[in-house]
Amino acid sequence: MGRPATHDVPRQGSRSGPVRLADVAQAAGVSRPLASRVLNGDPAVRAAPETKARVLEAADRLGYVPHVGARSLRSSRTGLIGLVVHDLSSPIYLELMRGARAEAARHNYFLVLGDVDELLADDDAFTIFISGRRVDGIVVQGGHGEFDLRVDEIAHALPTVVVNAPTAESDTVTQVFPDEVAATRMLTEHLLGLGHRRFGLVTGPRRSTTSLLREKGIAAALADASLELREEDRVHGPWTADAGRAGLVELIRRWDGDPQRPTAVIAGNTLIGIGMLGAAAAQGWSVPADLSVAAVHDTWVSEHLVPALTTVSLPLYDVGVTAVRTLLSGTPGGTRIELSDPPPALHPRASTQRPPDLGRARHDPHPSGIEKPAGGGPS
Amino acid sequence: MGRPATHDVPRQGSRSGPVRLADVAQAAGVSRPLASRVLNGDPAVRAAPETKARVLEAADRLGYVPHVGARSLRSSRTGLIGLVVHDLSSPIYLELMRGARAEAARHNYFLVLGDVDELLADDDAFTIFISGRRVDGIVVQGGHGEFDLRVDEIAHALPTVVVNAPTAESDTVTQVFPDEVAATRMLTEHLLGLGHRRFGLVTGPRRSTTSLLREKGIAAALADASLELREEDRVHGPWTADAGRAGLVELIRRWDGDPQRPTAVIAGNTLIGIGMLGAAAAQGWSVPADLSVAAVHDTWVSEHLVPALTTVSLPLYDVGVTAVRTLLSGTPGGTRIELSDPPPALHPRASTQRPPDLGRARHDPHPSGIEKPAGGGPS
DNA sequence: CTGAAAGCGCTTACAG
DNA sequence: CTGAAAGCGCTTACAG
Repeated sequence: MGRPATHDVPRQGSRSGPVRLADVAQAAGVSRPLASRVLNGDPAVRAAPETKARVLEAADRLGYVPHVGARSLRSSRTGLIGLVVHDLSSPIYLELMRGARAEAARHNYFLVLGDVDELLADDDAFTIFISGRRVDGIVVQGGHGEFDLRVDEIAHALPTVVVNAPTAESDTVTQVFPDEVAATRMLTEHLLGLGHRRFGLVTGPRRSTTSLLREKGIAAALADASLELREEDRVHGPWTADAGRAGLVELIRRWDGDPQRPTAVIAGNTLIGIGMLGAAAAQGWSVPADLSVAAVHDTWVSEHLVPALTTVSLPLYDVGVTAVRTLLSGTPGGTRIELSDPPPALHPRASTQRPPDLGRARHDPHPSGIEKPAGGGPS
Repeated sequence: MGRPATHDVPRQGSRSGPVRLADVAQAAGVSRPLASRVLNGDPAVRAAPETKARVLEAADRLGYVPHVGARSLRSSRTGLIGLVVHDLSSPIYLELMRGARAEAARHNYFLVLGDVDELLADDDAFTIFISGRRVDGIVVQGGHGEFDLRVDEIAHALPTVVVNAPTAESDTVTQVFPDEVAATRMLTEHLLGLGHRRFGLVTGPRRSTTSLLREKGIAAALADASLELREEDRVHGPWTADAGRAGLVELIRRWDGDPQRPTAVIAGNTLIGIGMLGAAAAQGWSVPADLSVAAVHDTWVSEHLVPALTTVSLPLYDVGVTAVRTLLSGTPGGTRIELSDPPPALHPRASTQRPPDLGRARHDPHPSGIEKPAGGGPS
């Protein structure tokens, strides 16, 4: 407002268009290289303080902003980091993205978004993204089987960090991931502490590294109590709410008439957990009275669900931060960083409580799949 | 794998480092400009088809990828669009982001992420983002009061499109937003059709344009039925689940003992709706038996809530698509595009049904804030 | 330490 | 239509 409706920046002398370094140098009465060095804070500069001040003042007054393209052409530094994501709708990955973005900003870097599926489908996009010297490095969300296979290829062209899902060892790829084992161990110990002795699990694909680590944490906690997770109490599938719903329905079917049926079910992630809460309600099971439910990952929605969902949070924001920091610090490839600080944090909520007394009353949920209305409720 | 562990690309002749246009031209036996023109599909090129093919083949074989910095220096086109977002955790904005990203990709553009709060807090970041010729244009999520004030400033420097929240008319800014009025009208008509006659509303800030438009849609539908939304049945606040929770608690307090109390409450967005479902449960109100709840925006979580949440979806993905398309088409500033196609879509789910018969039974919810367990449920 | 010169890789007026 | 030349704006060896 109050400024002329033009895309040009206020200018000096007769030349129109954006202010260049040369304009600043001229205005400050110094050479172009010196202006560049002062502006970039080169510690080797010995110019008088007032000269430096004059350069800074001129740049400020003229509204000088370096042309990032020219800079990157000369110095082959773009100030951009590529972030390759799977699924922009998942609240889980978003935390990671937020952390990466914030840390990038701290270093005056910006993030360029890439989508796994699209990069896989469009070879040109893939190439331009990776090799167009468009970005100085890449952060990839691991755990996408097909894309993981190409990460090594990317890492040969650019510094690359895979976050969140450990993959095969590699000489070129750096990996940053949270302590998955500690997380599910913590969740399982919470349930053990409440008195549960038999557990169900609905989680991601059987071959997923993340699934394996999470099952490992559960197994470790159970082993300490001389218990184990039976094969028939596990369901593997996609990391989605729909899969969570289907998974619990399947488990309930398997448990039919079993007086020793599990009293607590762990969800491999929050989406699965949300689906399980829906399935429980649809099947006429009350959570937590009939069944405790707990999930990996704490998201904004966890505490607002009915019942509020017990979760364990992994430091995803910090994983994002660490990934970018590692990338920019020039850490050599092949490093594997398991983030143990901050540790996973338990968020006990209404969806978990002590187990029901299955011995006393026979277990027989409503046969109908519809939850009965609460009898008119507050009327 | 199988490739040498080096950041260099396979090369031609003695020169190391990435393949340049000159390398391609040489390999194809043409001049640099001609190679450039062929590669960029310049229709004016009259070279023999086999010459063109030789250039393309050479580029492909050598793995040529243009240096985007050099290109942008010369042609002042960066191939990047800035996307300025408020809140990376909101599932609502994500749809918009997904659409913008997909459309950008279709034009071989990538998205650079900016964060409203950070750009406001860090003047340098703001300047570099806006004026570093880092991006060719900017898409801004409107509705952030403080940032909206600076949009005009941005639009003077770069083509700018504001999405999702109409702001003041402007000569420079282009706006793209969905038909908010039609959406809440549709939602309200759904509730009217079920038999509801008095309504509550928990929505965003009173001065928010989006709030105003959504209230306008409700008012329009009610006016058709010779009804109106009373002032005392509205609560304004942030667009968050916490605010939804607090809002419904407040409404329930106001309705205490009112035999004519509203039987349906509209949530200004899904986050608010989620908070309301939680509040209803905590207050011992059954949704939909005691109260119907419906919300604006359909997200992945809507159908998985308990009860599943009735919503109206706005074409946010398409808003993102249109924003980018408008930006790249060079549409002059000042254009306002209200997206009426696709129209809002109603998703009727379990959270809405016919109103309870308030006349018959006196309304008196459980005094305790705790929902009673379902009496042992399936035991 | 500083300045004059070179050059990053590309595209686009400009001649031919 | 095509090629030789220029030049986008910056930073960095290289002399001094």
